[in-house]
Amino acid sequence: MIKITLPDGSVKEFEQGSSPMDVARSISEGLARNVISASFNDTVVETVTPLMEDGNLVLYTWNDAAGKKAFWHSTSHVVAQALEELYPGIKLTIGPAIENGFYYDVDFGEHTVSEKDFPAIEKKALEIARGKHDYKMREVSKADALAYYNNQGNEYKVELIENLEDGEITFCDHDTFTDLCRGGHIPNTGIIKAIKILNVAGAYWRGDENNPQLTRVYGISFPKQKELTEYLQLLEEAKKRDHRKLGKELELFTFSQRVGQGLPLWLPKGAELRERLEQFLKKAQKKAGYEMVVTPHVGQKELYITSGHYEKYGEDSFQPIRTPKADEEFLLKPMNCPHHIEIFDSRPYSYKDLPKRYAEFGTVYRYEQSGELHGLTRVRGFTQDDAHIFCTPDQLNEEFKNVIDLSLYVLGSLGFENFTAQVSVRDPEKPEKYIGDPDNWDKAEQAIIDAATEKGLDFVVEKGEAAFYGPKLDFMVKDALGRSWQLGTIQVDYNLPERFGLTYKGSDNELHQPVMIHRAPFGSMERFVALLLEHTGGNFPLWLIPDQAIILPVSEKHEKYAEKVLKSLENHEIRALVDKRNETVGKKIREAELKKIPFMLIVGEEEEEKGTIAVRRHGGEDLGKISIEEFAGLVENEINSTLKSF
RNA sequence: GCCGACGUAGCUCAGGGGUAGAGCGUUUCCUUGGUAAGGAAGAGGUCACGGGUUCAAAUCCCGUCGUUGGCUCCA
Repeated sequence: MIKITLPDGSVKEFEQGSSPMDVARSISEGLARNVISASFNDTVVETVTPLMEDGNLVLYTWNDAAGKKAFWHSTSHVVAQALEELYPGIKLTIGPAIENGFYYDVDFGEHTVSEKDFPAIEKKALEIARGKHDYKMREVSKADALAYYNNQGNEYKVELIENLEDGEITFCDHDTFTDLCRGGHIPNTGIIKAIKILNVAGAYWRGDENNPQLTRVYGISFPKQKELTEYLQLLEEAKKRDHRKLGKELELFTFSQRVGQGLPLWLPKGAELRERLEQFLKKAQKKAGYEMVVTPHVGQKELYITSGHYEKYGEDSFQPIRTPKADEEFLLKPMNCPHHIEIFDSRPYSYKDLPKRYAEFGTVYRYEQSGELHGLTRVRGFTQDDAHIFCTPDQLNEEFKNVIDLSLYVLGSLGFENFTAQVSVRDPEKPEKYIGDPDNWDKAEQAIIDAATEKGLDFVVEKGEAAFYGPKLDFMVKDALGRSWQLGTIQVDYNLPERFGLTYKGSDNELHQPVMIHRAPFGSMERFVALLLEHTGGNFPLWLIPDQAIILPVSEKHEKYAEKVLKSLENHEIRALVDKRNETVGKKIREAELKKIPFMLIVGEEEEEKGTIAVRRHGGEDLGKISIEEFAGLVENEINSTLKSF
């Protein structure tokens, strides 16, 4: 007998060789029906794996993330089989489950697969699934495994197997299909009731652009057809929140082929919104002891050679600007830090003068790869809400924590609650990617982790994600399509002060090197507005939205009164406009709704007589007929309740 | 940069070897209206650009540019 401990702490005895499914059955038939995966002593096992020793068992159903993972991974086998049957001679590589679904990377050889082929693949895969084939794991010797795939001419699987130890290699069979696999399957293919191929994309073998490019087939599957339908509806809904679509509809920004790829043009309403965001941050920064500075858009090439940016990015970026003078070259600035460093270096400092905090909404230019450009989230010219703090090593912890506070204030005021924090440290195995002394790196990384921990931030540490000159703490937010984007960033830097020879005089009357913090709570204005658009679906907070109210005269007769209302709203600092078009009230309301204007103020005969306005809130709520003063009070209250003070 | 898809009126999109369609918007006129589309008429397109095939190309082929989903990259 073996002792099995379940997640609730209960311990039950089973015969040696019992499977997770047996355990499930002993608890209840219902559970047994729903169990699709399990882990034993923190290792994923099959539901039929015989358990040979005492241990902790967790059973997973579709409702668990681990259950979904097994489900999707299992589906990838079925889809792979379908692909093999439809396109003989293809070479399969890897097919893992991902956050939403799975993919399979395939070398299709001569075949090309596009959207038109999806229905056939789905049909085939579903046919296979309906066969209710069991997933069966078996151990294979390294020699046999290599022989199997050498025989198929599949160099990818051979490469994978070569990196595995003999004795730990397993194959998984179902129906006529066999795949190299370490396990974690649902009991049989029949549980998969709905399969959707979502898209195909190129992907380099092992993620290295020097390797051959494979075709990645993305898909998702569900135990019920209804769940697939719901998922597809969700995707449709997400598309409606896409900032590129909303940006066009709300007339916030545009792009022009003549101006150039990735160079956003801010339209009046977008510029107004952005300006308001900048004012919001400037106010908080002033309280936090920052000083504004202004620097030009270009700098001599030597400046970036000194900073190390030129060596790192020079050839892959906008090329130097030449002047009539021989050998004189300027770069469009890709970063504001060297300019701010020169501001710092323009006079000597005592330790008593520090920290110095220089802030600037600095526009920078980076030649991003064309395939990377995406709406406002990835562009070639953008404005950072940048600042650089120069402080003594003693002040670093406190300063860093203050920046975390500021960043959280910014995210909180704008309703971002579902962000994640990531500490990006260097990859010790790739020292060539970084500049500077390893001791300083250790200090900087520790400083960030300490500050984040002391602030109670929930963060993950990512190796190899640091900037080349220092580690950082990033705040990440997901877009409408589920992709993660970096918004705010805080970076500790010992390197640039060294490269530029920055000093201050300490209490010991000796010269010391200051530490720098680079930080941008929004990150870039472009990206921040993009994610704010997707986050709010265009329903910006009242304090931020360009048009807070629209006055809708019932007919031309009430235009004069509408103008009067507008004037008095302006006196209350409420941003409003009048819809004087020759249209019915119904139509004006419809369009104001589509433009997501928070308040619609209908004025007709009755309002004109009594000096009131009929207030309709975006979404349809009727706030009744009230005076302009009452309305102004209402607006003010709402703004004060969302806009916290710092 | 790489792989796939796409590019038709201001916008959203249909069509597809015989030189263009819808809805919305816009313009003019009628209508003067009460909480998500009042009515009528008109204007508007080198079908991204450049080549090729063809009697004939918006349609097929190639290239370029742009957009897009991924991959790689992201100071």
